[in-house]
Amino acid sequence: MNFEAITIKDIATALGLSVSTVSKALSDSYEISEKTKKIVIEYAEEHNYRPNPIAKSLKQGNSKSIGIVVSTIDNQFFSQVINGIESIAYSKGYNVIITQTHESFELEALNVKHLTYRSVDGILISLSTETSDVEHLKSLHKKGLPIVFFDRISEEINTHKVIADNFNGAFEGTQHLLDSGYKRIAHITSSPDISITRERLKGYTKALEDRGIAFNEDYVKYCMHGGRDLDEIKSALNDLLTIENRPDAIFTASDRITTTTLLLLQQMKVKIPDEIALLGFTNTQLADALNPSLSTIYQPGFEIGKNAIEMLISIIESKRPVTEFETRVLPTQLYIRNSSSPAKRD
Amino acid sequence: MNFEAITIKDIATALGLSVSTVSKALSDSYEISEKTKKIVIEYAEEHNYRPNPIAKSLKQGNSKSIGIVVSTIDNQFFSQVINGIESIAYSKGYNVIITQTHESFELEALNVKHLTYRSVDGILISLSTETSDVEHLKSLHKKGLPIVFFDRISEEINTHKVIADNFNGAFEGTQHLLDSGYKRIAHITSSPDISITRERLKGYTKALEDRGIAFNEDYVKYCMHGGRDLDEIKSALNDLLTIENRPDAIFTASDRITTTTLLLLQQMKVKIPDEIALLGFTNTQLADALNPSLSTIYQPGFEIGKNAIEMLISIIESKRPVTEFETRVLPTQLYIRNSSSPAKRD
DNA sequence: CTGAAAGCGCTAACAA
DNA sequence: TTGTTAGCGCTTTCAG
Repeated sequence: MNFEAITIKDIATALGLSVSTVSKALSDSYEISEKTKKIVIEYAEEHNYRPNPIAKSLKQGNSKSIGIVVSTIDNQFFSQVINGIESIAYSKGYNVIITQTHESFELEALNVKHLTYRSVDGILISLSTETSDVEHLKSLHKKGLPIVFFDRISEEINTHKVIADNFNGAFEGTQHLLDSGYKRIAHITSSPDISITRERLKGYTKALEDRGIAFNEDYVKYCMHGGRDLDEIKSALNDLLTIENRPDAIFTASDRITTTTLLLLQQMKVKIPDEIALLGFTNTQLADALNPSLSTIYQPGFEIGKNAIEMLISIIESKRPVTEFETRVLPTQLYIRNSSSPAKRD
Repeated sequence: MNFEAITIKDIATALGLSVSTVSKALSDSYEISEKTKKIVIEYAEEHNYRPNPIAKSLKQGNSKSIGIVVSTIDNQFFSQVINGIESIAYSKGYNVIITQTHESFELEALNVKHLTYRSVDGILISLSTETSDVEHLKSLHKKGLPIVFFDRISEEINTHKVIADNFNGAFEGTQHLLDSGYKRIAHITSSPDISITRERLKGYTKALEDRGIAFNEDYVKYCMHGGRDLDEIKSALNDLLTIENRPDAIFTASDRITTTTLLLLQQMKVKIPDEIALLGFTNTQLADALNPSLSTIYQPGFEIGKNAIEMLISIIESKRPVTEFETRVLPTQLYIRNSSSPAKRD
């Protein structure tokens, strides 16, 4: 966008100064007299001078931009995370390039590659459901690219990480179902390859264990595409509904799986919560308006985003190599609504 | 991200060639022998050479990035639009910077300014609810910055535009309500300053007119903040519900207003559609799962995004100044569900 | 306090 | 067919 842009050179010639003087004056250098500074700055403002960030980047070797990799922005949780990221990034002079993996490993690798082509100063990433191998990130990380993981993290790379308290969220959710009298609690979740699946499964298992309920493998269904595929949720549900000792409650582990399960159960005319209760992770704002209103485990998306970008910027702007890393765990919130409370129905 | 990056210069010295030879070889110039090309390209691949896009941008005066301005990405319609934009942009080598106005004029102006600082090659914008003055865009447009409007457009700037068929969507929606036997149809909409409000209002009015129903000003409520403010929708609803000749149906004009209206009516224990029917513009995927399932007017968000970016790129890459502009109007889709069909309830 | 000049990585006009 | 060189806009030594 260099349409009619005025440059330092223009100012210099107009004022009969050298480019370096103008450059220094503009950056308020001690080497320049107040008088000259004033002249330069006034002229610059009058002529609407804007420094060219590309030239600056080239010189300084950074781009003041960071890359975000998520599965889809078309998801309340991630758009909240992105809002959190942007709220900090812009105020610190960074801009943000958002890319989507659509849960594909291939797309994830491609996006990361593109981001490095784009010379981003760092990457914020939540892994795709398909990703089990993180070699594409490891090599970049080794070369010095700052990376911060959030949501779906990798243990194989030692860097800052931010997650919701998935274990506890799942634990409390399952506990609530047990407290409400449900005994045969099924679990529909994503690929076991990603961190959140494992953490949430642990919380679920622990809650059962605490009540002396045996873990039943048939009650756990994995959707390898994170619920993008309607069919995988459908078949999981079919399995669960036709199984011997059919479950009386379902605990779902991700935004899309939760809402899709509700939709499918409705289509199947299965009464919630009478025939089967439902509770799941989701950040939808419509939980109250659903039929029935949906019991949810809410993740602090905005806060996760804020934390992640702060940590990333701290790495980027650190003078010396960062070697001490931290994993921040933010609490989830349990909202009990009608889909899991037989007593509360109206 | 210039960590250990290899440059053209490195290749040149390693191979005993000049930088220009390498540069030309890499871009497959006719001036370079096949033999040299092969050597250069092989070396480049072996050493994982990546051109520095910043240097290229500086030289070529473009940034291969475009800016998007929307109210919030945390909105199904806009995230679908963005998906459409990205689907084309990336394949054409552009990357995308997303900014949000949160319906504030000030933020919109600021974002646009930031985008120009960032040297974007063009801007895709849907105006904020607060925006009636488009001087901030006009001046940039005059200077030659390619701009394409979508969704909420401005008549004051002559450029490409993409919108849903708001008039017809509203017309069909209102007609459907009339066909279903509703006679006193209220309309809750955004600020009258934005294009979509006017277009949808016209469709609503026309449908009434066609049936010989007088337009009742008291039935139309404007939410100046596009429904971001819960209170403005609340007070609109209170007015409508306490009015003489209380409406028997509400037609809502935007995503947020539609879903919030449903939530509020539920809270107020107003039976939908028995006491009041509801139909509105929204792209939520959960319409079927709501209580009651929600009749909606759906905009082709993905297609709107695709069209907008294609038009923008055509301006950016046009050799000569573009003077002929086009406004594309894409059809909406009406989904009739229970919130507007007394007969269909179950 | 101010200016000349080099250079960030790349492209392209021109020379050889 | 290959090389030399200038320059994109800016920062930053180093001289003056």
